[in-house]
Amino acid sequence: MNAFFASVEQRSDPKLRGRPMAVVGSEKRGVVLSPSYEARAFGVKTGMLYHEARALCPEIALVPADPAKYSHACEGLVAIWRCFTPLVELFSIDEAFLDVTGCDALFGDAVRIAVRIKERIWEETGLTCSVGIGPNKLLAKLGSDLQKPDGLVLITPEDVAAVLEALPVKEICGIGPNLTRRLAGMGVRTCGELGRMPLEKLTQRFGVVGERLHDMGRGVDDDPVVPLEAQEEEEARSMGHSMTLAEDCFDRTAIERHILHLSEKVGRRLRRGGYHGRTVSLVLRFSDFHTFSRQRRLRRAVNHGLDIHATATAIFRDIELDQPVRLVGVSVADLERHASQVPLFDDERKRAFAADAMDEINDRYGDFTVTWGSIARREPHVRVISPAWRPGGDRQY
DNA sequence: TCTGGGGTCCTAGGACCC
DNA sequence: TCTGGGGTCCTAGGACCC
Repeated sequence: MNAFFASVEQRSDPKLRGRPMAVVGSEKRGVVLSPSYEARAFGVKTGMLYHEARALCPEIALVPADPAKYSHACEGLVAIWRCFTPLVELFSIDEAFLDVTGCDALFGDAVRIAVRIKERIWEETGLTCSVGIGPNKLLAKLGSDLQKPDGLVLITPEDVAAVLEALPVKEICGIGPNLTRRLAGMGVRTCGELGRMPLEKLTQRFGVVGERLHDMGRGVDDDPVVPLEAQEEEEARSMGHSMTLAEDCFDRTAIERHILHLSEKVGRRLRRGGYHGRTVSLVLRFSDFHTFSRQRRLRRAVNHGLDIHATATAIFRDIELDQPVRLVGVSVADLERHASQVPLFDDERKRAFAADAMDEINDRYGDFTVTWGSIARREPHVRVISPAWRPGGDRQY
């Protein structure tokens, strides 16, 4: 989708249409999440600070993100895509792969299908998108990035070599700034050059990533489209939450309260998905933006907020604070999915029942309706949408 | 005037064991 | 005159994606 969050806001508020605007995260310390195309014309980009955006475009309207709205819009899109093929893989909240192999008898060839999908999205949602058609996901994704907004790019097997020959390597999904720099150091700037680089040279320099690079340079990709149902069955590897504090904080007690809050959120999500996890990690980002993480592996897998909190806090108490903290994060990895067992001992059993009861209440009346005293009655937590959230599965918004 | 949040995968190095 | 080799597990950090 093109400028997804911004376009959804423009659609729902006519006053924003045709105007430079951007969807932003938290009020205080955020960045531009999604500038409208009118704002992009001024040079406003994702990740910019508010004052940078205003400097480029003084009349820009900054609109706070409305996560539920984007999640709902995504559901509508998925419904449209699934009218054309059951093989829809959701790549993020605004991006999907559709395998339309064998759908031509019903809907015409891939270009025809793309046109019809674009028309339906436009008619039903008023949103535009860019479609890339290719023999595999790598090339389809590349095609979709080549023409924005409202694009339609077809890359046939015969086109591949010509398209890739002069294409800078950084245009490929999976080659970021670091790989781009390291490849340039080897004299590789285009996909054509990358594709001609001997496999041994790439694996020697990049290890397993070298094999992927070799394929990327030649437009080779065997990764199948994983349909939504299968995606939602896939087990998560880790779950976590983090947040930038409204102000840098030196107060250990206050930071421990944030750790408890985050631990509760993570625990709730683990329980909802039926997960337990054995590794708890704490992430801190300091005033100077230096970020570090410490993790601790436990003897048994946990999913209770208090267990997560106890471990994260134990890690925290081993750390000396020599500067204020700006971000706190808690995550749990080494996940296992199994039914919760009723604990043998009375105190643990009571605690497990209490957690069940709290979950039930909070599912019904909203998160943190019932919670621990030390984090109750605090200012409401800012909800920041991340493109990684989905309308379903373990990353459900 | 400062720089979001959610993930996956990979590597390197150290502890520990036989 | 020197101090093996193979393996697992754990932790920290970085690259990449949206």
